[in-house]
Amino acid sequence: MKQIQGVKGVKDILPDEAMAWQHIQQKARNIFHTFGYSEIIIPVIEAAELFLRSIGETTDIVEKEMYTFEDRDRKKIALRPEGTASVVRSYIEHSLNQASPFSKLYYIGPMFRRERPQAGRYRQFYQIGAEVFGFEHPMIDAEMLSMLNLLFQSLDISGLELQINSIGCPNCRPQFREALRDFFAGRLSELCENCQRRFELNPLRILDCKSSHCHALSGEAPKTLDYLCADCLTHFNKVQDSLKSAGVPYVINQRLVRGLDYYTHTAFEFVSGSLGAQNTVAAGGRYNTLVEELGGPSTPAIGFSIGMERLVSLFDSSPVEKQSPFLFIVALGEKAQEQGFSLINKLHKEGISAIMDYSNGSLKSQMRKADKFNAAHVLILGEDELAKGVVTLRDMKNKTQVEVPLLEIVGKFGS
RNA sequence: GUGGGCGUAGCUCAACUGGUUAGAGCACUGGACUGUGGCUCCAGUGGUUGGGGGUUCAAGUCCCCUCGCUCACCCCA
Repeated sequence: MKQIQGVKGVKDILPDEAMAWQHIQQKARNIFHTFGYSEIIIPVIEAAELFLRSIGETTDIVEKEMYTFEDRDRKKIALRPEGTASVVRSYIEHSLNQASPFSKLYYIGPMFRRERPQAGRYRQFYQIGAEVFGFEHPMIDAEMLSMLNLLFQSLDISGLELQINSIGCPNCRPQFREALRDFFAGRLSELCENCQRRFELNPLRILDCKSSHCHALSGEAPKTLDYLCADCLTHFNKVQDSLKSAGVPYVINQRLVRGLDYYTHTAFEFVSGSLGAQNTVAAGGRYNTLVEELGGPSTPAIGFSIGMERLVSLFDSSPVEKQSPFLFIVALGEKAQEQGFSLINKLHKEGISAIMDYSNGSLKSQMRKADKFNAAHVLILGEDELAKGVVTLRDMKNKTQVEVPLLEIVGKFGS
């Protein structure tokens, strides 16, 4: 029979790795909560149009990477390629701006993009993201970066560099774009093929081209920070002051531009030196115009998202404790199995972690399994025990064992 | 979408220029130890060599096709 395999670019997170995921997500939730964020659970499917309007119709994500299908009522549905658009949609749809003066929200879940898989890139990938609505002040930018910094620290992840930049606002970005165009117009032939295309579509992206020649060339190009309007410059400087005050190390990367259309002002990335080509672990920025563009009230906002798989691959999971059962019930013979079964039911009702070997194998083989599962204690129920109305309780670590009356077992561990 | 690398047991890998029945370690199961785990020793289970076709007396090995994995480009978390 033909084997059915998982879909390309989609992977199973097996129990060992899932424990690391749980650990990371728990840490993230705790830190988000201390910063006053609440979880929002958003759907995996959305009207496709939401992403056309937020991410931008000409971005690769929308043009060729989005999973879309037509529903039975002929509406175009998309599997979400990112989380921000959904959170913004929800924020508007439920008038969260009315319910609360500001909102701090986070989400954890899978995203979908039909790209060619490679290291750190999957077709179904998980993001941990957060958004803040209703604050324009640069201190919230810094606070958010500080939160991420703390999260990475608490996970003992080192070697990350925080890069920041300001990509301006609708007032000043057009001038910068023009200046870039002017600069590259005379050197079009020197640019790589891709950048010649970028020149037309989005000249900002020439700045982060990996080709060494384009890279060198754009070193001479106009700098985004030189073209910021007064407001943008003040904002950017204040973000830096606040980062210093919070003790968050950073570098300015004037080549940092974001791929999604909706960003304004602050843009940032946490970059790792040890991840391969896809080295951005977390990225985000401010998007002060998006809420309004999607039909909501004019609301400043900022957000980020973390690539879960990339974060996991930097995470050393060896200190994470494996889950092992407290009790392992070994039953020898059918009668003992029945006793054991009723015992384990009582234990479970008391919330005591216990597993039972239903194999009816030899004591030796059941003991081996108890060891394999790393159980703290083993309860042995055999003929001798049955006759005496006791169970043998063995401490696996100390290799000591005592007989305990059957009726006292639950009480012994129950408290 | 484009390009490179790689597919042998559950995992990591062997198999000289094509040459007997494709091996080893780990893991798994059992035994030595008839009711006591880890260590040791012994034995056993496990393979359509990713799949299909071709060349040859003979293919894991050579050729073609195909599928899958992987890395990179594009793009992005």
